[in-house]
Amino acid sequence: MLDAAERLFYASGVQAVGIDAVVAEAGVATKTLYAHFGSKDRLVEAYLRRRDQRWLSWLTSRIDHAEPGRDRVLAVFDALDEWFADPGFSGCAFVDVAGELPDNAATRAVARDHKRALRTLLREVVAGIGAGEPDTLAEWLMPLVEGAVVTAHVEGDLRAVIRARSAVAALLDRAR
Amino acid sequence: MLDAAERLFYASGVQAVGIDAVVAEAGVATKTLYAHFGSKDRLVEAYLRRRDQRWLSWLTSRIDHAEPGRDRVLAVFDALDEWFADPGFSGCAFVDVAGELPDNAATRAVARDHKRALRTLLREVVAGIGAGEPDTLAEWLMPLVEGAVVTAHVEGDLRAVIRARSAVAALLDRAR
DNA sequence: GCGTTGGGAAAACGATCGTTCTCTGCAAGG
DNA sequence: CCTTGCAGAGAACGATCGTTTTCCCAACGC
Repeated sequence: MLDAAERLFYASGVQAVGIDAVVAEAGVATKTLYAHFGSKDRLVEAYLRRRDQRWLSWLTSRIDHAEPGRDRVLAVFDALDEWFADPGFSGCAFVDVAGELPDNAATRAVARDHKRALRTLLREVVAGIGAGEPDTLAEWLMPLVEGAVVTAHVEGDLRAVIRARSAVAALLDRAR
Repeated sequence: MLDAAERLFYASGVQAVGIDAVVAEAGVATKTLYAHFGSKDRLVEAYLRRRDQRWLSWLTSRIDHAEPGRDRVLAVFDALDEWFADPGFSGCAFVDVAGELPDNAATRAVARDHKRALRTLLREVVAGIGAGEPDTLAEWLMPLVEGAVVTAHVEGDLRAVIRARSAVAALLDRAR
């Protein structure tokens, strides 16, 4: 059910997808879905929480496969590059729901937690290269990552990540 | 009518706001709204087009009030800082609708045009300071601007813009 | 073997949505 | 003064939504 919800919600937006569509995609009965999640809001929340975990662990594994040092920072953008090339790419799911449901406290909280976790991850990556002030570099990295995602999504510009990557390289050179 | 539509759509999302709410907020009759715009989709499009113009001219005026040179680049982030402090701030309207209506070609086109216009504006600003390669600097600036907006919106972190600004200053120093 | 449970298919419900229609009043032009 | 037309208020309509309910069948414990 969460697989079906993620496919549909991420591709078309939460409000544009009805419960019936999720039920049909998952191949379960409406009653079963409500027995497990209680309401659409909580299904959305569960979808976001699982995506939070999956996306961050995916990014972490990409970083870990890179050589230690500054390559690990650049690996973040190589991972984004792969992500953008996916035909199913539709921006950051958490930014999407934050824009779609500005008044939903639960989903906004999940989005906020996700971004904080990403920030923490970036801080750890930067701390591992021993260049400049890790906190400062991480704070520079964060908007570059977010900006690359937004630009790739809204403009459909797949090369946005390359430019953000070059900015990071420039900042790393300066901090060395 | 466009004022009412902008207030409601931007604050609560396009899909969460019904036509009735727009009509009530604008103080006009349903018939009048449909006589002018034909459908909700076209009202949304008109709202976005007007916001595109207004937002860009607002940013332009903020830039023009700064001293020529690198202050004009940093003025972009000072303007963002003011924007984020507005209690009605709810992220970039175009990013919001791109996430909310991924399948709506018309609104996606308006969002794409808006981002291209912003990119062009940033290129002009950077070209005016005569440091480094203007195109490269502008391409670095774009994700930093987008990222600051997204971070301020999703995390509610109003200091995000300060950090993005410091990254820009670092990049400007390097390009000097 | 029989009763209980749980899930599938689908109808039903009330609410809300986008859109259209009806009725009314009013203001301008001949 | 009378007519024409536009705009307001709100009912009405068909569609869709989230949610609940009904009915049926298969699998399990006693």
